[in-house]
Amino acid sequence: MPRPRLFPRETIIPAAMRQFWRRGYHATSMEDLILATGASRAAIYEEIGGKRALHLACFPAYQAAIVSPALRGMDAPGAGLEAIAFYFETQISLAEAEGLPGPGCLVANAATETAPHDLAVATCVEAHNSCLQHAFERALGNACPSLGRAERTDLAAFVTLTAQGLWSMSRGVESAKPLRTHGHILINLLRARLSK
Amino acid sequence: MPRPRLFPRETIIPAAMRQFWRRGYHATSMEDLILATGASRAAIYEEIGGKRALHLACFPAYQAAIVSPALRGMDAPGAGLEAIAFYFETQISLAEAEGLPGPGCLVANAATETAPHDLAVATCVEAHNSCLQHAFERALGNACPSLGRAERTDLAAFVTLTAQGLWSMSRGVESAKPLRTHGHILINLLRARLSK
DNA sequence: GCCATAACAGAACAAACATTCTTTAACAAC
DNA sequence: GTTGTTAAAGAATGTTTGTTCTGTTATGGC
Repeated sequence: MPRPRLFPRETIIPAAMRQFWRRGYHATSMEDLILATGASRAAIYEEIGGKRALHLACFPAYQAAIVSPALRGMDAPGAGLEAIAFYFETQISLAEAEGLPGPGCLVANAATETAPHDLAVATCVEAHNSCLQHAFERALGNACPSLGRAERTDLAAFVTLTAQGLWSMSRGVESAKPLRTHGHILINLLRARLSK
Repeated sequence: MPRPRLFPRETIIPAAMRQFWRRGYHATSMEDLILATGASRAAIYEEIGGKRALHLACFPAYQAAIVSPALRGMDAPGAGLEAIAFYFETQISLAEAEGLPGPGCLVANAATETAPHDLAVATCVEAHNSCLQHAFERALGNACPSLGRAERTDLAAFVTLTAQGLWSMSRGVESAKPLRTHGHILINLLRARLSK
């Protein structure tokens, strides 16, 4: 009868995700991951596989734990520009509560570091950006039903890009004020555009 | 009489910059740098110092070779929104000519990878962002002299953020089209804002 | 309590790594 | 051609690294 696992994926992956999120992939050693997760190297290898497998396992975990809750406000019927503004304010407040500089966005970080050289990571980044973009697209559509579909898609991609830029910036600022300023500017620019 | 150097800084640094720009710091080994520069490890250590010193030397080189020329269009008297548009279009065309996906922006990449954990890198990032922001600020001021100083500063910071997001995106796209689309959207949003 | 089985701890391994060191080479003055 | 000097090549060094391996432990059925 086998011994029940002390370190199931549900324990290892969240801890590893926080480590990769803050330090990135190449600057994180297996030793760092062992310390962060509390599991031994054999436990990690047995349950997940190697370092790269563990890194790749963090993306769905990030989607479930961070991204989906973040976008929930945009699921409501009729959610519009206020929902986008709420998304930004909520995420900025969470970052502020957690302490700035923060880790930014796991996916945005990976987009810069590993995605250009790892197709599996690039696929995760692509899926994540699509997910964000679709959420913003729905909200923009609600906010301005007369907006052309092509322009709505482009604006949504732009909002996604700006969000990613914001989270990257949050890795280097000690105050939430510039983050909020940028969030407000984006919303104001969108509002001006949609009210034409 | 000492032997003249075969590998002066002016030879080593540009080649190393391209390597760090594409692969980042931690994913680049000294062996990679030796191959990229053509210099031996002793030549690199003698002329520059170690890996970190070489990385840090790349930022001023990047400013001189890439950033200053990019911003030159905004130095002209009265340069306004068209100069900002020109900046984006020129940089996108260069990236396209070089082949996409591209390396993005060395500083934006470093902002994500090494700046959060290396004060010297963070200082370089901060200086770079200030430089961009001041250029955009001047252009926005020219475009709309009645714009409040605080709002001008905030919009300029927003343009800087969006530019960084764009270069990060360019690391993962194979076509310049979405880059151009984003550039156009930004300019249009700014134009709409400034014409109020 | 014994057993078979899988989980876990951490040592071992081979390779990769940044940096230092030793030897060789290039140079101009003489 | 010799000399003194520094530059360069690449081997050597000690450390770090990701992964594998061996021994120990925990487990439930019997």
